[in-house]
Amino acid sequence: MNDILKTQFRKIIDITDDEFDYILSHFSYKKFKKHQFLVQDGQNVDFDYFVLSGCVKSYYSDENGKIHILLFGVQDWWITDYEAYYYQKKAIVNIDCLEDTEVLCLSNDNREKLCSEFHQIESFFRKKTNRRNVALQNRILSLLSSSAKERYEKFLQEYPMLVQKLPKHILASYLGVTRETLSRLYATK
Amino acid sequence: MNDILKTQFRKIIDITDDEFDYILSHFSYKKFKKHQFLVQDGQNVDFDYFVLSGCVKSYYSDENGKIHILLFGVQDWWITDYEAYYYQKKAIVNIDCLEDTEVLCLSNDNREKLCSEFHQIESFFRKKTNRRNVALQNRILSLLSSSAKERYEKFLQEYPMLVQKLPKHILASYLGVTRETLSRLYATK
DNA sequence: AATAAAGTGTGATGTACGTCAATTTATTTT
DNA sequence: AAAATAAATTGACGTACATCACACTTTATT
Repeated sequence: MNDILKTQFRKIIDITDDEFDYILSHFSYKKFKKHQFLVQDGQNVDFDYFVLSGCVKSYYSDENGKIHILLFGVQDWWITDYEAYYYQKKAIVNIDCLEDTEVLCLSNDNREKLCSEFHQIESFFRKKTNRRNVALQNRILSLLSSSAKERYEKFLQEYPMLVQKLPKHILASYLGVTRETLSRLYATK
Repeated sequence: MNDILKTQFRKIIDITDDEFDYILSHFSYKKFKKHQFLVQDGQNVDFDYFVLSGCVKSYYSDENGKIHILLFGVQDWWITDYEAYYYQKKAIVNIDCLEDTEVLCLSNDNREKLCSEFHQIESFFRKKTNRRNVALQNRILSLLSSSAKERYEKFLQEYPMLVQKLPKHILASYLGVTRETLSRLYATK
């Protein structure tokens, strides 16, 4: 199971098995049940989570109680409230499980410790964050320039497996439309 | 003028003047006139740009020729088409000058060279990218959960100096509305 | 200074998408 | 298997914002 993480590291940097084991010793393993929270609005955020199995969603609850999905986390993805995690603030998002989920948890202190001990690890996180950046930018682009329908079709193309497993109203919220609108989108198609 | 960059580095990491001079030797200085392009759609992206003075905009032109502003770059900001820059792709955005602009240019090769030579520099870029990440995420949140008016008011609050100098139709495009709508927003207020 | 070009504001009208409400269909829970 | 809960669909209607058209003003260009 931990091979998932090792494999991800090795896509970006070279590390020996021993080095990986040392790195891994800085993570803790946790198992969550569907509906449990990894991160809760208003609380401290102790960890960045690397998803081993299952599926979580990160969402923001606005003043009207409306929910806006920021991200999903599935196998091989990292997820947390980064602003709260990096800068020791209170979380503004919630992250909870759409199904039973296993994760590896990395505290910010351990992250910094690893980064300062291993130049390679720092390089790994830098490059990972670079990628996330590009993905976020593209999401902004698509929110600015595409209609709900276009965004839906793009998502369908990019993450067909996710569309399968996600409740539609959750997907709708990620796309930035209501569930009613999403329902009408694929009715029309 | 180069102190702007030095100061930015020293907000995040410790470096000596000599180290900084060595780092700086990996940048090239360029001056652009209003309306000149730093990055053009379809072309290679050779540099990440650190803005010393002036103002640039990064935008995407959609199939209908409509323009969507991704980011502005003013003093102390880094800007480029990161997907193209990091991964040697063709640019999908344009970056041009809203006024005469001076920049320091860093090639991806030099960036990687510096990162591998100085652990500290790698740390600098990692932490910078972390911040950008948080900013991008918040923009997504605001596009998902706020009305045009709320976004306008937030921008006004956050970047009052930018609102001054930006043409309104450009600001409108950043906010994700038409210039007509923006015009009506502050008429109503 | 004259002419062109770019930027801004305002009205009339259109449309994508939201809201509310009722019904149907799945999925959990006991 | 029954009861409870959550998810998805459909219709009627509302609204935030877009589009188009035109007038006006400010900023470039010769």
